[in-house]
Amino acid sequence: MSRQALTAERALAEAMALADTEGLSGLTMRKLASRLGVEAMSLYHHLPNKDALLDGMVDQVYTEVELPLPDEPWQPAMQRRAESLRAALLRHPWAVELLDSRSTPGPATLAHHEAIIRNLRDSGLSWHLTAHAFSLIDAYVLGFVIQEIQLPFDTPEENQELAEDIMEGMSQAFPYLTQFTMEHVMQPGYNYSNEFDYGLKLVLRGLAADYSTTV
Amino acid sequence: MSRQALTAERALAEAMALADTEGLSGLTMRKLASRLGVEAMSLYHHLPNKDALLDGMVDQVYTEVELPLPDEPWQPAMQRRAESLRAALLRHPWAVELLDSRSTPGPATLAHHEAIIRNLRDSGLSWHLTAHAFSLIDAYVLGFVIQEIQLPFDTPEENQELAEDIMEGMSQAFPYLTQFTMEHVMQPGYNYSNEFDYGLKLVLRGLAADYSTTV
DNA sequence: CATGGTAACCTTACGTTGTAAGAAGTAGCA
DNA sequence: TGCTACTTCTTACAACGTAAGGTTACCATG
Repeated sequence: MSRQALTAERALAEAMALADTEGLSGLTMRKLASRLGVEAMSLYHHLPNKDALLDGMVDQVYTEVELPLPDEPWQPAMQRRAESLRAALLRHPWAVELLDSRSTPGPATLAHHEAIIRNLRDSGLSWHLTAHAFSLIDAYVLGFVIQEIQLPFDTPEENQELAEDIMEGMSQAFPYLTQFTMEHVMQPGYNYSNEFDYGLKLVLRGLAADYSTTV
Repeated sequence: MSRQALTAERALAEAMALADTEGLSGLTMRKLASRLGVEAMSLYHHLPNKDALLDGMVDQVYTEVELPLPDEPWQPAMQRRAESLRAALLRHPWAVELLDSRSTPGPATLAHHEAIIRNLRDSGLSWHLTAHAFSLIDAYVLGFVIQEIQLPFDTPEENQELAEDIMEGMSQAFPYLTQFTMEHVMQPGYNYSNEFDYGLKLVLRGLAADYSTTV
């Protein structure tokens, strides 16, 4: 117990911090250990292997998602959940990468799913519509964040010229794509984030329409 | 030129075949080389590095996506595209994993985007609605496939008991989730794939509604 | 206080990965 | 035949996850 007891929790928290700053590929057992003032192999007394660490990280992300309040109507509840899930995934970009390789859900993940299904069911949605809503909203949020993350926001001056050179050649081969970029995406005031609201609202509106036919 | 000339194209094709059967983690330069009857380092005369190979693989996937036909109305065009994109991603499950780490689009990817935007614009959609449609449909398909892939279809008898044991404990902690699984997901005739149609139709219907207000 | 057990931690080592550097082979043309 | 330009192989290295076993620090018991 030199400076502070090494525990699975401390390892998990430090792993997330490391991945936040260095990316998933920067998260190695040696680096993580050194951050904790310890050797790599010491971690293995608190974790069975690295996969368990990654599973724990994914699960931890779900603790950051806002759950429905008691008796909250399903539409605002789903909207808050979608927005906070998106925010959590953007805070931890590595999470998206992990989400599609990892398949054993942890307790926080299960608790999250439980809360969502409960809200939908208690709001009077059928099992069918509950499944639709869950699948649809989740898919949309996840997919949107993936696109959002891989967007090249950062055009840090040096790449500016390069981008323009590429554009030069592109404008003949891909006129629509070029015009789309020029006339829409690069217009001042355009922010890809706004696309999220549009899609989410559309999805919720569609679900609400199906809901109202059953009430 | 022993048996057959080693080219970037042959390497790419073999890499995809290897990833299809062994998964992304099974794709190593040594294994790929040995399949081509060659040593690992020989690959580097045709590829700058492994990342270029992965980029090429992603781009190749877009080749398999059906593009809009000339003068095809946008709604069926988008539906076909979404369905064939999903099919392509399911054929190559590693593609999803690559999609969210890789960010430099290849020629096939660009051509695909060009064709989509062109169809939407020629159908009379505004730049705004084109952006909405592109973002929304793409996000949905991508997100859905991620969920679909990480589903545990394979409950191969041995895990059956384990699953039931887990269920035992879960039914108290997560009653809604348990009931959801039992009463809906595990019912005969339920197929998660059907969720895809529901969501896609809903999305297209919502977009069409916005479209019709502008015509 | 001594003793022994146990949990936490470290050291060393192995196999696998991507790939740098340079040697060796091979084909085409003079 | 010999020169040139590729293409391929050999060897090597650093970084990775982690197996095996050794060392230390603490605590309860005698």
